[in-house]
Amino acid sequence: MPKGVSFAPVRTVRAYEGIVRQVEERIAAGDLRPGDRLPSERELTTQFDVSRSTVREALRVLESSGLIRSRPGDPLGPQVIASTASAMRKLFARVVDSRRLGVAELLQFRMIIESAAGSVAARMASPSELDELEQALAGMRDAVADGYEAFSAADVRFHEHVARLSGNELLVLCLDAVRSMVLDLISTKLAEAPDREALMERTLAHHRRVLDAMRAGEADEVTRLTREELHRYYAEYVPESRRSMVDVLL
Amino acid sequence: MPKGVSFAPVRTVRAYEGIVRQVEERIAAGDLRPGDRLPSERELTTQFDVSRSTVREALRVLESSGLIRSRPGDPLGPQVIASTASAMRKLFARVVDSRRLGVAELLQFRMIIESAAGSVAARMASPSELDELEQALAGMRDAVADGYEAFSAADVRFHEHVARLSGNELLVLCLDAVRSMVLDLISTKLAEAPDREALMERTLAHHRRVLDAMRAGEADEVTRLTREELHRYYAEYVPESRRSMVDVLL
DNA sequence: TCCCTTCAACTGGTCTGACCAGTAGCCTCC
DNA sequence: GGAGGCTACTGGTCAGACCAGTTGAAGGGA
Repeated sequence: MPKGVSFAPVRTVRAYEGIVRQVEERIAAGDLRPGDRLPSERELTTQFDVSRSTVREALRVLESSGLIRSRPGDPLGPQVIASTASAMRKLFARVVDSRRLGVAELLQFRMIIESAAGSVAARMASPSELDELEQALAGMRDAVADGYEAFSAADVRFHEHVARLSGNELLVLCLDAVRSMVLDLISTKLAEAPDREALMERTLAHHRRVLDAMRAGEADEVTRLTREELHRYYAEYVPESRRSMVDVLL
Repeated sequence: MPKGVSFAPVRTVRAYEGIVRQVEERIAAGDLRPGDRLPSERELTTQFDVSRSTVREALRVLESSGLIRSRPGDPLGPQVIASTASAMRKLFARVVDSRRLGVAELLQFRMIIESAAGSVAARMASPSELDELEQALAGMRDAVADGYEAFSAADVRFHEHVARLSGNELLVLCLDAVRSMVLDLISTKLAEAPDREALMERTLAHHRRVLDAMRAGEADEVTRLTREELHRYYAEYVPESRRSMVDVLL
C-alpha cells in the first residue's frame, strides 16, 4: 500500500441497529409523538424487509430505553411513549435493584436534590412563577376533600412544579425518577398510614412555609424545610441500621 | 369480592427480562468483570432453558446499554465490557442529547450532588477513611510531575473517593455519569487551558482545604468549598446567558 | 331493542430449525 | 518450517409455527 494512504476501520452495522436508528430519528424529529402507534411487528417485517426476529430485537432495545411499549394482543401495535422521564425511571429502577439499593440511599438522594431544587427555585423564580406555585398549593387544599389519593397526586404536582422552577431539566428528571422509586419501595406500607387527615393538614402547612420562604428568597430555609419534611415523611421506612444516612442531612 | 380485600396488579415479566436481570446482577456483584466472557448464545440457551431468540433479545438489550459486546465468530463468546457505571453514563448521555441539555444544567447538577456528597462524607467518614483520602491527595501531588493527564486522572480518583465515602452508591454513580458528561462537553476546550502548572497547584491547595474541613467535621464548609471550586473550574464554559444557573449556587 | 355470549382475526411472546458469513486453531502439504 | 486449506465453532438472519391474550363484531336470547 502506498505510504500515507490509510483507511478507517469499518464497523459492520447490524440490521436491528438500522431499525432502532430510524425509529429514534422519527421520534426526535417529532414525526412520532407519545401516544402514536407503530405498525405491528409483522407489518414492520415487510416495511423494513427483514425477519420478525430482527424487528423484535430492535423493539426490545427501544423498549428497554423507554421509548416504546408493547403489549400482547393490542391491535393498534406498539405504542410510542417517548417520555425521557420514563427512560430515566427505568434506568434508576435497574440500577437500584441490580445494586440492591434501598430506601436509605434513595431517600438521601432525594433529600439532597429536592432541597437543592427548591433552593435554586427560591433564588431564580419570578413572582409570577411563584403565583403559579400558589395555585398548585391551592389545588392541594382543594384535593383534601377528594381523599388521600387525590391529595397525593396534587402533592406530587406541587413538587414537580418546584423542580421545574429550578430551570434544570436534569434535576426534574432525576427527581421524578427517584421520587417514583421511593414510592414504589414503600407503597405497600404507606397505604396503611394512620390519621391521613392530620397528615394532609401537616403537609399543607409545611408547603405553605416553603412557599413563604421562597417568596422571601430564603434559599437556605427552603433547603432546611424540604429536607426536614421529607425526613419526617419517609425516615421511618429506612431500616434502623441505615437511619444515619438520612439523619445526617438535617 | 369481600369488601376490603384488594389485590395488587401483576406485571407479566418476559423471559428475556429475567436474563437481562440476572446478567446485570452478576455484573453488579462483581462475578462478571470487564473482559470476562459469557457462554455462547447456544450455550446460554440450555443454561436459561429458553430459545435462542429469547437469549438474543436479552443480549441485544445488554449490548445497547453498553454492558456487553458480541462479535460474530468469536469462539470465546460475548464479552463483558463495562460496569453499571458505564451503563449509567450511556443513559445520561442519551438523556442529555435528546433533551438538548448543556453544560449549564450538568454543571449545576454536579455542583449540587458533589458538594452534598462531600458534606455527607464529612459527617460520616471515620478517621481511617479520611486517611485513605489523604493518600489520594498525596497521589495527586505525586502526579504533578507526570504531567497534566496523570494529574487529572488522580484528581478524578480523589473525587471518586470522596463520593464513595458518602456511602451512597446512587450518588457515586450519578456523580460519575455527570462528571464524565461535563468533561465530554468541554474536553476540546479544556485541553488548551493555559498555565496548567498554576492550575494544578491551585487544585491541590483547594483539595487540602476540603480535606481539612472534613477532618474538622465542617460539613457546610465542605459544601461551600466544593461548589466554589467547581464553579471556578468550569463556569467559564457555561454560555453567558445561562451563567446564573451556576452562579446561584455560590 | 338491548344485552350478553361467542367467535374470528388480530396482537405479541416464544420456540424450532435452518442457513450464511465470519473467526480461530489445527492439520495437512509443499 | 511456513503457507495453505479444513473444520468446528461463533453470531446474524431468516422462515414458519404455536400459544395466550386482546379486541370488536356477529349472532343469539331476553
